[in-house]
Amino acid sequence: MNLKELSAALGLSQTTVSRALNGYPEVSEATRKRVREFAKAHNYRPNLRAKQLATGRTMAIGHVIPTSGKHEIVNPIFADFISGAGEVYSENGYDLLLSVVRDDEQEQTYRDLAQRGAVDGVVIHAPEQNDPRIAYLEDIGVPFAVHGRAGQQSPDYCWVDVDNYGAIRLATDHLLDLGHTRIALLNGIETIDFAQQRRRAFCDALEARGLHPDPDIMFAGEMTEYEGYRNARACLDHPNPPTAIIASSIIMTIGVRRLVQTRGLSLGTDVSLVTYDDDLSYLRNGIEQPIYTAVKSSVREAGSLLAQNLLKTIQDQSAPRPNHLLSAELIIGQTTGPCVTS
Amino acid sequence: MNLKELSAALGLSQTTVSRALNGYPEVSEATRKRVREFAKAHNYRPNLRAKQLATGRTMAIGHVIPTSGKHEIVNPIFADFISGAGEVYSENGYDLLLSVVRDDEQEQTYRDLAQRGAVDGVVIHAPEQNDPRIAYLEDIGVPFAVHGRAGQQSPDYCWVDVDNYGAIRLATDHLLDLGHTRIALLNGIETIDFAQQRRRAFCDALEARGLHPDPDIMFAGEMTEYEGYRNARACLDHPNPPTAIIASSIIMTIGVRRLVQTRGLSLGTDVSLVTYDDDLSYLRNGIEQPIYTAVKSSVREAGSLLAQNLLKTIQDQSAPRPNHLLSAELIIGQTTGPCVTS
DNA sequence: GTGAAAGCGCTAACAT
DNA sequence: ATGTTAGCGCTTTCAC
Repeated sequence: MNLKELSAALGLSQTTVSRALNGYPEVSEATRKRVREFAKAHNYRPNLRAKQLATGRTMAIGHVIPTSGKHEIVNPIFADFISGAGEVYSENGYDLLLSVVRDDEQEQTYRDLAQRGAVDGVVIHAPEQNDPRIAYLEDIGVPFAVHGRAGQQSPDYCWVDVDNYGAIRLATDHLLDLGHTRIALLNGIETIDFAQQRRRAFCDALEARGLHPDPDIMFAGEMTEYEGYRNARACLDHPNPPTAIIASSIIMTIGVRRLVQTRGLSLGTDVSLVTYDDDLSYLRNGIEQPIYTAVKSSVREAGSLLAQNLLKTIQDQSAPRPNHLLSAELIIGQTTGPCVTS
Repeated sequence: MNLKELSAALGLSQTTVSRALNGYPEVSEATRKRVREFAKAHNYRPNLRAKQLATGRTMAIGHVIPTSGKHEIVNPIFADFISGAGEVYSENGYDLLLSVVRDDEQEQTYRDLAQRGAVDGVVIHAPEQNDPRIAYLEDIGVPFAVHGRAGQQSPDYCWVDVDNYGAIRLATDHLLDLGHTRIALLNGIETIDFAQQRRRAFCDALEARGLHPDPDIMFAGEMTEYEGYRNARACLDHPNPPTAIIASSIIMTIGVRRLVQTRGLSLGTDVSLVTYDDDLSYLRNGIEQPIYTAVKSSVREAGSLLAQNLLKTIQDQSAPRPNHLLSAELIIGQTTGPCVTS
């Protein structure tokens, strides 16, 4: 059933029916009611494509995910971000267009999405310093929001980020306070902004106490369980092994834990890990949750915030770009667990 | 730049330009070349929406994900499935429309996607027995593919599934062969088809040896680390604890491992777990990979297969519906790790 | 308050 | 081999 048939059946013009359905004021309440009921009874759904062509708005947001395995998709937590954002889109009548492309096609995909009129806005994940995608999108005037920040402290585009520096600084200071002087860092890929911030926080904390970071026990890699496992192994096999480890991702801590178990060692005795523990329930939003669940829901919330910000930007292009800096407390949950040394 | 402007600039009609660009035979090679080059130089991209309206095809596939936390999205592995499917879509010029909706809106969302002409086909995840979505889509004639099977052995729609029965049967028999007589099952939500198959395999294996499944140590829940942890705890706290555990998901095994570690127990001595081990690399497609990686890539492959099947179905609606049953060996990797008891 | 007509950017019959 | 014309299903002036 399309508009034409619907209006014919009602004995009205397409215009009137369209107006009635879309809440325009110049329709009498009587006809509006009649039209609405008839449409509902016949399960009429306007064709999105036609609507989009006519209005120029697509009511869709694009997310681009590289397949390389070098970024988010390998991080299980990423699904929660998408889930949070997706829910906001749905609630607002927007669609989520997910493009999974090869790394080297990424920029081209953003170009295409914009130029082919497929989306009203896009989300940029894991920005690098001076990310070309940002410059490009700003240039062609496509609304966008960034999950993370690209170098600057307070960019003037729309972003949501966690306080990466604060979180790792907190974690490192915590271990130093406990008397550790040899600490390993298992970081994410350091071309990406957040990992740079984390590395900086780690080094600053050490240097503030006159210690020197040792590159031998600093690792940068994908945020997978296996990387956690592999790098923890490298740490412990080092002739001068660390007494504590900071894993920059809750996923990595799983790998670290596993290695420790495999070796027959015990956390807190043989080696400390800033980590999470399900037996320590974590208070968040007034609800006690196991920490992994808390992490998942906080990431979900970040996705939700970003989506809201982006939609706001789209709806009022002249308004200031909204952004959110999520607290260190959150990322401690998110990446390394609360500052508990087990 | 749109078709109109492009053709005006070239001094040709829109038709000719359109034909040249879309590879229709009745255009002279000379004009085709000229048009193509000009279009490329001016970075022309046809407007997708307009194209879709004109052709009736949307070149998009819909995936619907419930937010409830009761299904896939909570399963980190799910991201890999989407990634695999998404890549196939991209390669074939299709878009992936991801709808994240509340559980109770799920069916309505499928209706909408179809009726509003938003997609050419949809994917159904985690089907239940006699899933109403399948009946509905068959009814209105929207091409679809199912990730899993809904009850039947060989449905006549397009599906990709793993041999759930075979895998758990294998795992259970393996433990029985080792002499275990009291085995726990940590299963997925049993309204979903795959979990039913797995439960059945587990029970059959026990009964084939004259043993009776004990509901006290059989759990069904979300496939999360936390559920694995919680249920393993319940197992070990049982007055008559099992000597072995089968976890129906690689994610759950992480939780089980953690509990065992927290309790100061040791796998293989105090309790056996059919599980995976990174130190045991897993040979797949001729490549040695850590098992978690292997699992991720096999799920990715499943997504890819499903997408290919769906596109095939869309392109030739009269052809027989392609399907794939992935071997138990695969799911053993996928859900419980190879049959290693550590 | 309602309707006729134009148009969004493209494709596809039907000419020529 | 190229052009003319008529849609695809909707919104949006502009008239009445």
